This record gives sequence, C-alpha cells and structure tokens, in this order.
Amino acid sequence: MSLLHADADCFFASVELRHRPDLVGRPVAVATHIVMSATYPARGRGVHGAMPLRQALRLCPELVVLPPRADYQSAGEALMALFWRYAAQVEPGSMEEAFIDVGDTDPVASATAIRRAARDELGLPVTVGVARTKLLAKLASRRAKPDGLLVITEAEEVHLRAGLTIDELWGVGPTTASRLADAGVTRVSELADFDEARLRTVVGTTMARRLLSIRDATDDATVRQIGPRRTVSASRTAMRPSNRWPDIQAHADGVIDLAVQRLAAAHDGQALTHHINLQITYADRNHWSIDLGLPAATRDPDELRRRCRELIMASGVRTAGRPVLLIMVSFRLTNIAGSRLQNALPLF
DNA sequence: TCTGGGGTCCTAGGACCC
DNA sequence: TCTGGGGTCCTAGGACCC
Repeated sequence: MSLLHADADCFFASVELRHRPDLVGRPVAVATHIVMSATYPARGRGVHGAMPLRQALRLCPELVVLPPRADYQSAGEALMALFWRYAAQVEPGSMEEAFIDVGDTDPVASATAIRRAARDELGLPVTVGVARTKLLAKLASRRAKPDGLLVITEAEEVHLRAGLTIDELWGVGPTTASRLADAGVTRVSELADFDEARLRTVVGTTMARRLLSIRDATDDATVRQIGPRRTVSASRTAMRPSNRWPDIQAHADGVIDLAVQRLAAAHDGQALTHHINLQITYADRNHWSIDLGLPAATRDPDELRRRCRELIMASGVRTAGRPVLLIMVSFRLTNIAGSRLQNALPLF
C-alpha cells in the first residue's frame, strides 16, 4: 500500500503568477521586507524564504518583487478540496501540502491526475511523492521538486532507508541532530547498536521511538483526520525597537486587534477562548511571557482587548525602559463541545 | 546568519488527589 | 504524620515545521 505527499511548489509565488503569466520562468519573489516565497529561477540564484529582501536583491538584482496580495487561505482551501476528489482521506500538513490516502485506486494514476487537475483548474504546479510511509512520501516529493512526480517502490525503500542521513529526517532539527552527532550518529544505519533505553538518554522518549521506528521500517503509514485548530495568535516584530511607551502601546494595540480579529474568524466564527498568552521579546533577545486563564470562555472582542491590555500593563513593559522587539498574543481555543468526537466518526 | 509569522507537539516540574 | 506509587492537570519553555 502506498500513500501520496502532495505539495504545491513555491505556493505564494505560484498563486501570484496566476495573474502574471508573463513572469513565469523568471526569478520572482513574494516579499514584504523579507522574502515569503521565491520561484525556482530565483532559488537558483540563492534566494530563499525568510531572507531579507535587501540580501535577495543583492544576490539577484533582476529579481521581480511582488507584494503579498492574493488570498492564500482560499487558494489553499481550493487545493485541499481538489485533493479530496481523489482521496479516501486527506491529512493537511500546512496550507499547501497534504498526505493523501487514495484508497483502492492506483496511487501513481491518482498522483498524475491530481497534478494535472491542479495545473488545469487552479493554475498551480503540484509535486507529488508516492511511497509506503509518510516519511518516504515526503522525501520523494522533496526530491521531485519542482513540478515533479517520484515513486519510491518497496524494493527501492529498503536501499534508500539504509542510506538515510539524520539531517534528511523530517522532524529532526538542528538540536536533535547535534545531540545525535555527539552520540556518534549521523546516519540512520548507525542506530543499529541502540536500544530504546540508550537512545532515550540522548533525545528523549518520543524522539527515540520515532527514530527506532524509522530504522526498523515501522514508521507512520496512516493518513489521519486532523482535529480543529487549538490556538490563534498574532505577532509583530518592530523594525526599530523602541522603549517609548506610545510606540510600545501602538505596537501592542496592532497585535491585539489582529489576534482578536483572527479569533472572530476561527472555527466558522464559533471559536471561544478561555486562555490568553502574552509574550514580549526585548531587543536584547530576553523573553518575558505571562498566561491568563479567563473565568469563562468568551469571544467578546471588547473583553479580550481589555484583558490583553491589562496583561501588557502587568508585564511592566511600560516602565522597564527597554526597547521592545516583538509582541505576541495567543488565544488557546476552547474545544467546541463534541467537535473531537465528530472528527473521530467516519464520514458517510 | 537567527532574518518573519503562523502553527503543533513534547518535556519537565509543581500542585493536587487517591 | 510519614512513606510510596500512581494519575491528572497546569505552566513554562524548547524543538520543529512550512
């Protein structure tokens, strides 16, 4: 049995290019003061996501810069709806990618059909990886990019798995990789001598089990329904950190308003929160965080704005005299009664 | 070299209960 | 009152992903 990992290429940029076919094939970036998405011709010049725009323009002076303008959320929803037409189950990984279980249909035929439909109907290039487990399907799509299709057969899987390096593993970041390197492990095959008890002392219980399941080829091969969103947040980084109270207040009000707006839109307007988290990062990179449990779950914008402002005052940021770099407000969503249960039920 | 904004999940420790 | 073991809930922070 195989599953698919389908991933729209340079999603934000591809969505913008639908209105600018004249720019196809040229180096294009969707950017504010940082790059949010870069086309493959731009990537070929060293431009990538999260790069400051100035730096991108130094690397690639002819870069075409587009402001983020389109409704990416809607584009992502259309993409997921398209996936569902070919699927028994879809597990979104983000706005623009998903694992897909195509049931009894031939997975390669489905992958080809999905790619064609996304191109014809949505104008989006989608790369698909086909393999037995999620990890390998994702690896396949990564290797097939851009605008490709790669199948890893079960025969190829054995060979490929033996050669996997730690830094190729999805879910293993710099911290875990460096802990493993200190223990003498840079390839999956080098885990041969480890049992769970020993590996646990290096990377913790959950990560140890995941790594051993990858070594033993028993890693996750099930496409699952995912639950409703659990948090809604907003944050802003100041271009020029200030310690003046009017600046901080304006910064905070902007973030609070955005977070409250997003809460109002979440869960089809039915979201409630019973918990607020406020985080402040000062220009010296020191963090400060406070949590507030609410007496009753609410979505009342006025109450939430008032509570958030109280937290700002309680933070002491007004009198601290230290320049503020980042403010973040996060609402933990209250589970809507029965929503988890509903999600666990089969779809008829 | 940590540069952005939105998320999820894990871990460790404390409080509290039986 | 203490000792031990187990469970749950909460909080703070870390790690990771796109």
